[in-house]
Amino acid sequence: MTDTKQRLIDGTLTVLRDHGITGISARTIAAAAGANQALVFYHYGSVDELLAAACREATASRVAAYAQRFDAVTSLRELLAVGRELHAEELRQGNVSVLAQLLAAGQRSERIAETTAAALRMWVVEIEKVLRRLLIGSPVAEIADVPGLARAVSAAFIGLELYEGIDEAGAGRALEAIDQLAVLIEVMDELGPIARRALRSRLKRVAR
Amino acid sequence: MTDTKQRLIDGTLTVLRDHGITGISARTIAAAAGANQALVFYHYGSVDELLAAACREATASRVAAYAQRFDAVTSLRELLAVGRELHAEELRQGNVSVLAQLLAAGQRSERIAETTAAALRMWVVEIEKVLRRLLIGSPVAEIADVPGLARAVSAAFIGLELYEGIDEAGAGRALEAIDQLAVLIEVMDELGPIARRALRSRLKRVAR
DNA sequence: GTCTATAGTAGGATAGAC
DNA sequence: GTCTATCCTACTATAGAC
Repeated sequence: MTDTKQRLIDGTLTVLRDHGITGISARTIAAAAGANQALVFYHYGSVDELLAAACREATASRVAAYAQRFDAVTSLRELLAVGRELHAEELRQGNVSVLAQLLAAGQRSERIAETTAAALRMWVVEIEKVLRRLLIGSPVAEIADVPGLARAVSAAFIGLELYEGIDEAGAGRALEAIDQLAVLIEVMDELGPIARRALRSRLKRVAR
Repeated sequence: MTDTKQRLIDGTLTVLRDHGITGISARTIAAAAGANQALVFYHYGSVDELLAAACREATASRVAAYAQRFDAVTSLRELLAVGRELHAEELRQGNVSVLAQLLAAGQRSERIAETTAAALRMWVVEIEKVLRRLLIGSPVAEIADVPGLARAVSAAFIGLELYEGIDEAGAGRALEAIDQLAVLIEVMDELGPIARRALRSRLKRVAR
């Protein structure tokens, strides 16, 4: 990848961070990249295509950077801690809510929707791996669909990132509350047989 | 409110639903409203101001429509059911993800960010009331910050709405998983004294 | 209050020189 | 590969007729 192609991708991410999806244009991207506006079309054909490339690249590099950290996670609270770390680092680096912004843009363009779905799937795969490992022998795994749970975690994370953009204090409080909730689930796990028995009888009652 | 002013608001919501925030302009709104483009500026001064008015109006009416249903909720799973109902009805009516789209736009405009934060706060207030009522005497309330939890629930809901826009099946699966998780928490509540004791000792260990 | 017309600006995209 | 120049379209916003 030539220097300019990469700079255009970085510029795209910068604009996304500073002005959101509504601030995106070939001209704003080129300005942020220190490149000529025409190069967006020369290298990528269209703004949407550059947006898609930036989304792929940013997600792939973040997922790769966090794969080991996910592997090292041994509890739900640790998973949440890695999530918060990830979020804090994205804030610092300026990759914040790229996915959130593209999720919003996906409403307009099928092309963007596809790319964003693929990017999100990369995160879901990682989280699913972690959850599957963590929940072995847990009552949670007995009743909850792990792939579904991984999707819920990913979507919720993105909602929190968006929320953070408009109410930082509120988002912080939300994260604290989730952290406290994770303790609950861990306790549930530790209860082991008792919980499991209660759960089974309860499940019979709700009769799904 | 005159007929045209209202139609412009409805048109704004229609465009938001069909094309997302990136599809918003005075012209697209006017077309959807069956009105003249200049009337956007006559009645609202600017597109952003109309966007803000639409956000306020849509949220206020939805919150009012769901206030009674929230009041009737007696369990976490019922709360989730109301949430899913709300989501389904928004899908049908076309108010989907107005907040999500404006959350994304809030990155660009302080004006929009403020309005969106205020709208979200309306939902948070309702959810906080429900949670506070549901969690009386529950171990959850003993450790988790209820206002924080209400914010987490709201943000997660919005993340799921956005996710639904790009992967309907995945979002459905996520919601099912959350539903199953809610059973867990209810069981935890029913365990009562045992769970509470385990929780307290556990809390001492994590020593927050 | 609503319309037409229009000024002025920003954006997507391409042609062609270098 | 990169630049300038440019076309065309779409946008915001306002002026002024009705």
